[in-house]
Amino acid sequence: MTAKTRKPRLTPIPALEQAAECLKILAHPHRLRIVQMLLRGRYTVGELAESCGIPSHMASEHLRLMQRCGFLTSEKEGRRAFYEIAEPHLANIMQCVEARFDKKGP
Amino acid sequence: MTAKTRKPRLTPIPALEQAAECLKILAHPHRLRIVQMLLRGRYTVGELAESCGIPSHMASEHLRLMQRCGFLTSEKEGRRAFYEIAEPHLANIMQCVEARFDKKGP
DNA sequence: TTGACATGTCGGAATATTCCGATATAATGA
DNA sequence: TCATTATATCGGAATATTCCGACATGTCAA
Repeated sequence: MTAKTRKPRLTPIPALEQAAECLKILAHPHRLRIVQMLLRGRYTVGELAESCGIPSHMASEHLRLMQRCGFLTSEKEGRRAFYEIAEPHLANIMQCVEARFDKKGP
Repeated sequence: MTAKTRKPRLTPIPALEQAAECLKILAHPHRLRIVQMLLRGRYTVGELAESCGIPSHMASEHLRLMQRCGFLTSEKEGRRAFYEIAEPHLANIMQCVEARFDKKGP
């Protein structure tokens, strides 16, 4: 009897490769903070950078990365740029992360 | 008005660092497949390796990594080693991943 | 126009990850 | 005992990521 006998359905490896790429992008403390903030509202690069405690040109790089993969969108207003969540599933994943890592430890 | 005015609660950065480490470990197609299988049952290194299409010594490394961070446990039976899920939150995260990446595309 | 501000981009050094071959250990069966 | 099987570990090459300083661009206010 092989292991296959009892599996209900397994996600094909190519789909898991996509998933892994997205998780890798999410797997950074400052990017998690940025996503968490944007799930609560609309913020500028400078506000997000300050909340992370990093220079804003680095926040800009994180934002560019997350925009390239479809997580975020941005709008320019004067000399500022506001970012927003574009991928609704981020709310679910962030909820999982908060359930496990916010509040009490392991 | 600073950005802080409207935030309900933000996860502290150290907790997000832990979260990022765990997500980084999860962010690999073969490790996702392994977790997905182990959420459905108990498997040996060889079975998991075959399902991923990789040599078993590499599955063994993935399993060691996930065991070190508390995701999995193992039991020896004769010359085989069975692995199991140890971190219950993996079911939730895997559910998010499947909801987004299994079945239809983006 | 000038200067300060907000954001974005480039290049590279330091570091981490992935993958693989070689080898090790331990259990099993002939 | 000996060969085989299953798992684990080591070392290193190739590759990717992170972080930072320097600079570029566009906007605004004086």
